[in-house]
Formats: sequence, structure tokens, C-alpha cells
Amino acid sequence: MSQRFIDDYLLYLLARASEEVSAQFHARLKKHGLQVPEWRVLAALSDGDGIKLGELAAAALKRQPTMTKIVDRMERAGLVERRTGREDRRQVRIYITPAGRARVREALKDAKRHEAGVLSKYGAADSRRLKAMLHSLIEQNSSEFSLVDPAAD
Amino acid sequence: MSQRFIDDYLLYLLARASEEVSAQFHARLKKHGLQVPEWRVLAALSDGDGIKLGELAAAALKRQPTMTKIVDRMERAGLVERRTGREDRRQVRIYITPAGRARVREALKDAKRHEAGVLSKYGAADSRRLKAMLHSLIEQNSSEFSLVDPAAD
DNA sequence: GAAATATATATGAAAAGGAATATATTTTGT
DNA sequence: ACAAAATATATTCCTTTTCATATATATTTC
Repeated sequence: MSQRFIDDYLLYLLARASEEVSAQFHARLKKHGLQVPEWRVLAALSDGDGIKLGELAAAALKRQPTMTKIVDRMERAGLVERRTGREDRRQVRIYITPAGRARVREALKDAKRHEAGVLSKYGAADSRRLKAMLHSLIEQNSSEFSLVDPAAD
Repeated sequence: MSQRFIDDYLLYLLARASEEVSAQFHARLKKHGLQVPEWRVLAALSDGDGIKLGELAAAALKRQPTMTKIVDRMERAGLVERRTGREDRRQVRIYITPAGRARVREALKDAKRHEAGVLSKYGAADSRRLKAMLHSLIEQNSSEFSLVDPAAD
């Protein structure tokens, strides 16, 4: 048992667990020709089109100016498209294209398979408990403002 | 209850929980004049000097070339110093300076206070369970190779 | 013991990210 | 209706990180 502060420090454990668990899957994303933020954007859009750019930034754990650039890239690549909001013309709503949908399909399968693999080491009850804890941490610690500017490091 | 895939997807919950919980503390780090990677380096060194640069990269969840540059900055700022390994002269061992130790002291207090605040919403038993789960995820999913190149995204 | 291989860190060009600010649109107060 | 404030996104400029590769030292092999 290590005595180092960081080895039992919640924030470090969360960051490290996220890194370690994600690493394998993120390697697979490359084979689908997707960067991590692109994957998150497509995954978010795949069950609900027409999200505002700012909301998409929050969903993908990026800041708004960063998301502008990500969407620029993805629009050039033909994966998503921008449409100006009909009611509020300041808004930019993002839609997934057929090409985007095709690209994300296999990645989604991989994601589900990978998640099942990770959780298979724990029982259904423990898996539920883990997710419940994470949900709770997210709710308890997300400031309302973080919707637009999520990772105010 | 949201039905979106990502809202119950383990990798997303981990990343988001890490972001949300860390955001408040990372804001405080700024007031200590520390960037997140710098904080992680000092925190790691504060309970065990003389870590190899590569190990430090793994501890701070960065890649080795990135850590070279972080240490460059921190060395210029007088927070750490490099010493060539005595046995193996390829190695570079990193040591915290008195200035570095002084700088990290208050941040460590803040970190402990903040962690206690986050966990206070859960009982001692649940807190232990959460940390145990995270430890388990880290162990189960860390490839040996990831020590040198941790976040092989 | 010299050549080949492995390991640890450094470097440089390019990409990504962040803070601050600009622009466009909508809302609010009077 | 008009100016001021608020909101949504884009742009600019600068710092940080990454990828690929180079360099230096160690180890192994023949």
C-alpha cells in the first residue's frame, strides 16, 4: 500500500481512473478515424440532433471557442452541419449528417462492447452502484454556469 | 431521466465526474499560481523526491515529452530541479526545491479541505467504497506500458 | 569488446486549447 | 421605439500539448 497523498486523493483517482479506462477505447477510436472530441460530438448528436453549439460544448466537456473549431473541422469533413436557429438567429444548431451517422455507428458498437467488458469484472449491483455514485458526484458538483463553460479549470 | 446514450455511459460518467469535481479546486489552484500539471508534479514530489522524469509523467497523466517541458518551466520558476541519475546517467531525477515546497503547502491544505467537502455528502462507508471502486478500475485497466506513455489515446 | 538493441530524455514543428474580445442578435427597461 | 444589457457564436492571440524523431547512455550479443 502506497502512502503517497495522491494515491488516495479523490480528484486524482477520478482523473486517473478516467484516463486508464478510456485509454484502450480511445485507441480504438483512431481506427474509426475519430478523435476523442469528435467521437463525443457524434455520440451526443446520435441520440438527439439539433443541439446548440454551446450545449454541445458542455456535452463534450470542451469550452465554447474550442467547440467552434471542432465543429469547423467536422463540418469540413462532412460529419455534421450547422444551421442557424429559426427562432433565435444567434443560435447555431448542429446536425449529424448521414456520413456522420455512418461513421459513428461502429464506434458506438465498440463503445458498448468495451463498457460491458470493463463492467463484467463487477457484478450488476456494483456496476449500478458505481454509476449511481458518479451521477451523484456530477449532480452535486456541477454549477449551473458550467453548462456553458463546463471545465472552468 | 435522460435517455441519451452518453448519460449512462461509463467512460463519459468518469470523465464528466472528474471534470465537475475538479473544476472548483482547479479554480483555486490559479490563486496559488499553479497550473494543474504543475500542481500534480508538486503533489507527487511532496511525498517522495527524486522521481524519474518518465515516472513523473505517468503520475501527472502526461506524456513524457510534455513532462520535459513542464519540468523546464518549473525549473525556470525555481520550483523543482533536475539531477542526473547517479547509477544510470540516462535518467533525470526530479527534486522539489524549498520554494516548490512552500508553494505547494497551501495548495495541499486546500486540496484536503476540498476533498473533505466533496466527500462529506456521503458517509465514510460510501466514500471508502467509491475510492475502492476507483482504485480497482485503475488497477484492472492500467497496462504495464502505460507507465511511460500513460494516456495513449 | 565492437556492433546491435534497448532505454531515458530532449527537441522541433504542428495541432489543440484557453483567455480575452469582437460581432450579431435578442431582450429589457423606460 | 430606443438605448443598454444580455446572450450565442466567432475570432484573435498566445500558451500548452502532442507526434515524430533525435540524442545520449546502457545493455546484450556475437
